[in-house]
This record gives sequence, C-alpha cells and structure tokens, in this order.
Amino acid sequence: MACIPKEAVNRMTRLIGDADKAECKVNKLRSITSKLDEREIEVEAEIFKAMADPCRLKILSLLREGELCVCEIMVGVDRPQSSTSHHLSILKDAGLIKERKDGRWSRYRLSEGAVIDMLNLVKLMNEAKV
Amino acid sequence: MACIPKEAVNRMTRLIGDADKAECKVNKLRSITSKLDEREIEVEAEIFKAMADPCRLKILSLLREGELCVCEIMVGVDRPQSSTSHHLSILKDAGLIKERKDGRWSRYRLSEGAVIDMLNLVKLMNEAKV
DNA sequence: CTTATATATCGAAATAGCTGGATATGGATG
DNA sequence: CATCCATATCCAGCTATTTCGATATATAAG
Repeated sequence: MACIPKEAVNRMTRLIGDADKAECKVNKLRSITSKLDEREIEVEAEIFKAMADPCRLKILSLLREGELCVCEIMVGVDRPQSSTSHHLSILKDAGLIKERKDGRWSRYRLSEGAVIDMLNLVKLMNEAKV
Repeated sequence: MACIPKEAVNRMTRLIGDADKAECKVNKLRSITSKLDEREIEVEAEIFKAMADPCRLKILSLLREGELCVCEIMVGVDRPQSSTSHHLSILKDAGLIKERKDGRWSRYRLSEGAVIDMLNLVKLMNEAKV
C-alpha cells in the first residue's frame, strides 16, 4: 500500500551521499504530492479515462461536426445501441459532452470549453511521438 | 460487434422523416469515422490511458519540478518500487516521459512537448465542471 | 390505455488494468 | 568473479471496465 519509509530514506541517502540532504529531499518530494488535492486528481483522472477509449474518441470526432442523437452516433461508430449509450454516459459524467432531451430523442453535443483543445493536443503529441 | 445496419437506417429515417435524406446522413456519418486512422486513434487512446490514473498524475506533477530517479519518485508517490516502476513504464511507452540511464540509476523527466499543456488543460476542465 | 419507438439500465461473461511480493537483470565495486 | 544495490520484470490475486443481449423507462401517437 505504501513504500517502506526507512528503506526509501536509505536509498535517497545513497543516491545523494549526505543523510541530511537526503532527508531534506524526501521532505520536499513529499510536500509536492501532499499539496495536491486528492479529489481534484481523481476528477482529472476520470476525464482522461473518459477519453481513453477508441470508441469514445470516435464519438467525440463525430460530435465535432455538431449535435447528434444516439441513433446517429451508433451508426457513426457502428456499435449496438446499449454499447453506444453506455459510452455516452461515461463521456457525459466526465463533463465532456452535454445532453439535451428532445421528445423521445436524446441529442448530444460537445461541452463548451477545452474538449476540442484536448483532442488537438493529443493529435500533436501523437505526431511528435513518431 | 456492430450495429444492425438495416435497423440503423430505419431509425434514421424515422428521425429525419425522409428515406433518401436518411440514407445520405448515414453515409455522411460513416464517412467521418471511416476517414479516421484506426492506428492513430489507438495511440491517442493510449496517451489518455497513461494519464488516466491518479498515481501517474502525481508522478507527472513530481516531474514538473525536474528530473528524478525511481527511488525519489517512489518516495514522492509513496508506493512500492515495483508499482512505481510499472507506472513509469506505462508513461514511457505512451511517450509522456523520457528515461536516461545513469549508472545503476534511471532518471526520468517529462517529454518535451505538450504534456504540461495537457495537464494545464485538464485542470481548467475540472474547474469548469464545478 | 394500448402500441410503437428511442434511450437508459441491468446482468453476466470476458477482458484489461492495478497492486505488491518475489525474482531477474545489469551496473558498480572490491 | 562475488557482492551489493537500483531498477525492471514476473506472477497471482483482485478490481474495474467493456460488451451486448435483455429488460425497463419514457415519450408519442392512435
């Protein structure tokens, strides 16, 4: 569940050469992560998780063209209705898309904000990788 | 594995009201996703997947401060060595971090490029969500 | 109120991912 | 080459996620 503190400090001491400096570095490192808001990180991970699936990335691509209802999206991604609906709810829970009820149809669109920026950025990262 | 084509077109026809227009929309939707490069989407999903874990987000936060070796990172995230090493390899495979061997130590740093932008963006999205 | 339809939710099986102890690898040193 | 040590890899158990058929919910219309 956690690293062994004593062993960790020993390692750091061997790495740095000085026990006091090592202790100091340990405290510095711990203070960085302890200042992070656990809840915030959880939510950020959820956002990335929502984007971490090929089918959902396709849905987001489709929605860049504009608002679509579920039946259109399931055609676009070529997946059964329940599967499509499931992915949509994950994207919605993460705040990436918005839903609008229209009679018996549910129409989805991209949320305002940074969704498109994220998609553009990851494209850049992909290209940089190759 | 795939949605039922005939049913899909029927749904679209009821949605749009005109069979020809529906057929046309189906083709348009399919052409959007068929133009997407399957391999590229796979890699993009891998990048998001690498960022979709609280522990790995903490590691990226730590590395924003500069290059660190594994023993420093395991202290920072308070995880055992094998676990830390595992997360580092996922981040490395996704291209988010780079490794530099230095004697018996492995030193990791953020990749040049859009990693930090991505972290800043998701922070914005998180704030926007609340 | 009955039927038809669009979407959401459920359930169960399959798959993928996380975790951490144990072990392997490989550099450094004597 | 024997030993120490940092890191990577392996393995097994556990949990989370994906998938899709079946069912439930809800809106529309007759």
